[in-house]
Amino acid sequence: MTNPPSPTTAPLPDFLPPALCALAREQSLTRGETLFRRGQRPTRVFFVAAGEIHLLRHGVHGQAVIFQRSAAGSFLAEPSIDSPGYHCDAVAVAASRLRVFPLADFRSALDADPAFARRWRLFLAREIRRLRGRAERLAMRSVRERIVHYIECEGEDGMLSWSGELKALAAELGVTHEALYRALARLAADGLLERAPGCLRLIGSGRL
Amino acid sequence: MTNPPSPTTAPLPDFLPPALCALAREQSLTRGETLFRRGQRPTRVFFVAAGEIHLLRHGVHGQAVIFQRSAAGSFLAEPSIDSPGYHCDAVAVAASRLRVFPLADFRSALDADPAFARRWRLFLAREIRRLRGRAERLAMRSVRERIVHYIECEGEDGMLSWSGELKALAAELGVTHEALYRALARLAADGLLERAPGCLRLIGSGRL
DNA sequence: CGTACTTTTGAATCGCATCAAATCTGGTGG
DNA sequence: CCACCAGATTTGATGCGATTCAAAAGTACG
Repeated sequence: MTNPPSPTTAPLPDFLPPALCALAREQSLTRGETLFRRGQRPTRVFFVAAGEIHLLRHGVHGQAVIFQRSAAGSFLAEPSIDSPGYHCDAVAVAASRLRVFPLADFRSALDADPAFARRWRLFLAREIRRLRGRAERLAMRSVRERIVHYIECEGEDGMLSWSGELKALAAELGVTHEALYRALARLAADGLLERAPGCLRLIGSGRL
Repeated sequence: MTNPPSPTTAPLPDFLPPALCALAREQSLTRGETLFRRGQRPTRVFFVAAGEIHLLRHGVHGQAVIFQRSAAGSFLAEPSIDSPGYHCDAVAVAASRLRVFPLADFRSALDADPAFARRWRLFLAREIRRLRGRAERLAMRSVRERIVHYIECEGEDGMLSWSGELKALAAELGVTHEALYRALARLAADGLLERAPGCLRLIGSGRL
């Protein structure tokens, strides 16, 4: 948070056709505002530039069942690009800014522009890869395992650049920050991890 | 395992163009066999018809770091469809049967056939949705929460048809089967869940 | 009936969440 | 420059819930 009032801002991916980008308009949401509701026919594609949107349903007891938390940088409801109806509600849990594309134009750009379609597929496929890794990691029992897995998967050759706060890393790993601190300290004490500002590196006795 | 030797078999999705399917050949892998290695240029697209393939890298200590476990019914390495090189190794952890498509033909079918491209995007997007829900669920602390979330997300209106074994459900939820049995028993005892063969239903006092 | 498996229950242990508090840090204003 | 505040970071103590190991009961199948 070095910027005065605005939260993290994410730019649009670079592979969107300029003609499509030109059709995008801006939309702002206040905290708590609803973007769309389950069952509505999708007519737009959203990109979260800032803030956070939750996709959720209401369970049988009325409680919120969160499907997905989309922070800045995500496209929202890609599934709906080719779907007849939203499968859940979308609510801003923080003041948010969106880029909004007309769905029909987004679809026809994908149909008409093979290069864009290819990049879009690549984009989706990368997301799948990241999510599969994340799910694999979250199924691990211990914090230590998750840390190692994260560095191996998301880092380069056992080295992870991590500019943000460790609390955010803890959230990504699905553990409390206290548990993360302790596990990092023990990994370092065991000589398996090197900690430097903005960087975590696994120590391999024998590099494979 | 009711079938004598063959494990679960999954059919190809129905939306693959017949011309493309005609180009597919079969491949069998024995347990432990390697399908491809990291860095190799992808030349084929794989569909796992039976068995299970693990995508993994070797960590700095030589241990296997599993990115993804792909059971029957998954396409393998979709990310690589538009990538210059595999990002990990693929190893069969059980005897497996694959349908193998030439990558170039798969790609050009996607480029040339907008209907197929649309279905493929939908396929990827559904996968993303499922995985996001799964990750959200795996980040939950208690088994009880995970069960409820799973039924709400994957079931219909608080009711989940589950034909397989509960052990498989436990694996999906990322907990031991003992923990799952106990949590189900307590949910039922608390009057929040109804158990029937092949079916789990949440009891909502007030249906919302 | 016997085997192999799932389902279920029991008891002991361990790791993480939780609550609490101390330290450190960067930024603000007097 | 220092006092002060808000936040991240770190350490401590405690309890709970899941894992683990173990074993019994139920079930499908030959």
